[in-house]
Amino acid sequence: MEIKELKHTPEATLRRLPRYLHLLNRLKDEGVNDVSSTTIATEMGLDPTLVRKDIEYTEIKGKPKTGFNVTDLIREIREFLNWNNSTDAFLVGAGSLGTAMLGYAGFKKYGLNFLAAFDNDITKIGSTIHGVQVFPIAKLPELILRMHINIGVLTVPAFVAQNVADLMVEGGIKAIWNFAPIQIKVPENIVVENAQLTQSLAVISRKLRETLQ
Amino acid sequence: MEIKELKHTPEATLRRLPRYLHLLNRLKDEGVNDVSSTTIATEMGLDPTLVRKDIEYTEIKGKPKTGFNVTDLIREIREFLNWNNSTDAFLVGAGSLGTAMLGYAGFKKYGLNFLAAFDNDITKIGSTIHGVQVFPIAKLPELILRMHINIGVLTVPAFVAQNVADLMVEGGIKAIWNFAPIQIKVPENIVVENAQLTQSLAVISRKLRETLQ
DNA sequence: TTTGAATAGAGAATTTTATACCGATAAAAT
DNA sequence: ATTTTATCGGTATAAAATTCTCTATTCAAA
Repeated sequence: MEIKELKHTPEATLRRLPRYLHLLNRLKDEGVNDVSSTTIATEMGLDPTLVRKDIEYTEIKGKPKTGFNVTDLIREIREFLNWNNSTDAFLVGAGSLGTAMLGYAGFKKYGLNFLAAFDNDITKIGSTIHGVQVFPIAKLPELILRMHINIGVLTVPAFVAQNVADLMVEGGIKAIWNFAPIQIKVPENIVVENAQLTQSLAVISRKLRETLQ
Repeated sequence: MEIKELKHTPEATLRRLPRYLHLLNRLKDEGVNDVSSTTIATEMGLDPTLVRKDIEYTEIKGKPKTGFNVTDLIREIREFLNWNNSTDAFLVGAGSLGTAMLGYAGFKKYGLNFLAAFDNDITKIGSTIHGVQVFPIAKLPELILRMHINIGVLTVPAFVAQNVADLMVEGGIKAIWNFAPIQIKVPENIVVENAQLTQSLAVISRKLRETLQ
């Protein structure tokens, strides 16, 4: 008996897929029906084979001479990333970044739906930010459990991040999107994606330095 | 005659360095003097050799048995990323994300200083957001040139991103930190760092899917 | 119908990145 | 003073990611 394994996808590939999507959506708007890996590669400054290998993960088939159907490709990449299904998430830390994220309607397009927010600021608890109600952090574990929430978004200051992460784990969270500038410790079966802006800033800072010297 | 080359640094290393910094700053606050690559690796769930190789890029030297001096290591990593020097930047697009970034005082710690903001919204032009004055986008090239700005931060909607990028290039920008969900085209000597949240979301979305199935 | 051009897809080769190993060395323990 | 231990830093190996090469296929043009 054979179990079909989900082949592990390199993180670099995962980071490129949304960028392909941006391009594909633009092409679709422009009325383009088919696109080749060569075209995508040229647009994005990548190698055509690399683009093809990335697309291969989605298991969509292309056709020689014409390439890939734009609409199909968009659908398959979104399917691959599970962006066709809505995933409920809790956001903890309704500060400026947290508020900005709650206000970003675009997340709906990527299947992310903020069901509730959490904070310990009494002036915020009970209020509604961009249509999302704010609860006290103490309620976090119970509500994660009750509502079967898989993704927790961590937009709190560093010094409370570990505490909140622990509460998320207690409630049975499956993945934490961590914006706090600290390495949180969680059981190894839990997915942690670190999304500190400093990572990206480091890349541009260093590359700039390398080019200027 | 030998020219000392700036060895190219892998992007994965660059993304890890700020995470080391977060940990190191915490350790310094706790009064820790020295730290080994083993300790860092354990804290962050990485391989000790990988940590040592990453640190090697900064050219700091460690000592057997004790490891690295925390203060020195912080300084050298910051130096490597050019975060000890202040770099002036322009931000274009004073929407919610742009405003949030202007308000994030933390960037000063990373050497990033917003000297001016740009937008075409007449209600914003002339106003001051978090202490940064807003100018019309038409002034962008002239001011980049005049003030020798190296970094442009692009927080505009996708449909104007290419136009603004062109203006930045016209002014002689060296690097663009692109938050717009579109692939911008610039001459190849210009550094572009794409910082779309969707990239990070793709990573967590897919990893979650891989673990749940 | 035939020919030519473009491209997917498979696999090989290469390059890059990460890990394993080991001798030298510094600090701590004996 | 000697031994033990932890760790660096260099080298070797392994794994992963990217690029190259080639063949078969599709479409379009002659």
